[in-house]
Amino acid sequence: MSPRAGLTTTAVVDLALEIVDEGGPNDLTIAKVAERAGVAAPSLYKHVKNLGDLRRLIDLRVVQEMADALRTSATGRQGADAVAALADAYRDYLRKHPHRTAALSTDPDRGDAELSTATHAVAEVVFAVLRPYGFDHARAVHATRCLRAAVHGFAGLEASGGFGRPEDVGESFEVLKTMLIQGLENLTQKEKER
Amino acid sequence: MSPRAGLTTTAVVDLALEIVDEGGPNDLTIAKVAERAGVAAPSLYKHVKNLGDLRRLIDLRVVQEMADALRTSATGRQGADAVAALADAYRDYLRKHPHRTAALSTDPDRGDAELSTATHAVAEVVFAVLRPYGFDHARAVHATRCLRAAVHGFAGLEASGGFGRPEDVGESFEVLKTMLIQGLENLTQKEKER
DNA sequence: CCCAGAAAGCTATGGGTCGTAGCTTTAAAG
DNA sequence: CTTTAAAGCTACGACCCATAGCTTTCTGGG
Repeated sequence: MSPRAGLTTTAVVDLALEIVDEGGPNDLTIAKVAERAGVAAPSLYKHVKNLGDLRRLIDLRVVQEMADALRTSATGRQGADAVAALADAYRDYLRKHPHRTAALSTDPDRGDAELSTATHAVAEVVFAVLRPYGFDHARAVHATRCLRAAVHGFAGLEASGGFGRPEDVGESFEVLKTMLIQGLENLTQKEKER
Repeated sequence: MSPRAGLTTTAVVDLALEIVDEGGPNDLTIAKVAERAGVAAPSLYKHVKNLGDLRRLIDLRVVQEMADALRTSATGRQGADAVAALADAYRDYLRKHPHRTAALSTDPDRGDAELSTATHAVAEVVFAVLRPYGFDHARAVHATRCLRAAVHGFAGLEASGGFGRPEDVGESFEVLKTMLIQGLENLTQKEKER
């Protein structure tokens, strides 16, 4: 089935991800991946359509991994606890892989079913965690967006070194989490006043 | 003083910014800027050290513009009002220029005095708005980080089309703002319990 | 056991970009 | 009018992407 039993698409993505993790997304090049694979550059096109396709596969992988990480972190927890776990998992993933931030803010191209599904999976985890709060649908969407935005923004800024000051970043994140959790509580209040 | 009285560095940055606004940061190329300037590509190097330098100048410009926008939005307002105005200004700027998001999450290179100053200017505006809350220094830093992270994250996701669902994004942002404002109130509470 | 045939690799090539070197032109200043 | 420095140019080398077309290797059917 495979002559030379060499590369596979997922192996190529693995190598590409190494490069991205080391030097950032702009450092990714077909030539470098080929070099790591021990193969001439054009050979890569047997496993990947082009550089854009490779980037998309990376995004897909990252989003899927994030969905897994979030799911794992939330299992066995509930309410504020689960929300905090989600936030920590998101931040931890981006601390381990600072250069993957951009992959998590890509909007799935219309017609890209795989990436759409993966993105949807992430949202589903958050939705599930928010269910006990009893929001109506619209409010749940708003809450999800706020959670994601705040945590993604924080982790992204941290990953790109945006917090110059010496104050402990972990403490700042604790503040953010309590803000968000109390914000959800308050949203619940409003829900009851309806 | 200037033969041909043609280009200047700021003019080059203007053109580069046009390209970024139209096609995103990765669409920026020395060749395209030169074409718009009506000049051969190598001529640009008389006004800009290289592509990296041009990118840095763009970031600088964007951060400065943002600082201005925030300052303007906050003048004449106080407390929760001022915070809301800040958030709106930040989001509005990125709605007008969606492709400038990345420029606002660059960490100033050690030794880049200009960019450091500009970044610092943004933080100063937020600090000033937070002053009436009476936080101690550390808490003010945490609060600033949270505000910036949440708003930047939201605006960034919105700019990159990350909110797929049909629910009104403006409403979501209102929710975020109340979360943040109430979060600041609660932080003040804790401050008093000290 | 052998021999298609497909998958995976290769070399060669064209087009695009960045950036440097070195020359020419222009305009400002004396 | 002359000098001079800034601003422009052409030529070039290095790197990258992507395609075309050939060669090798493995696999599976007869």
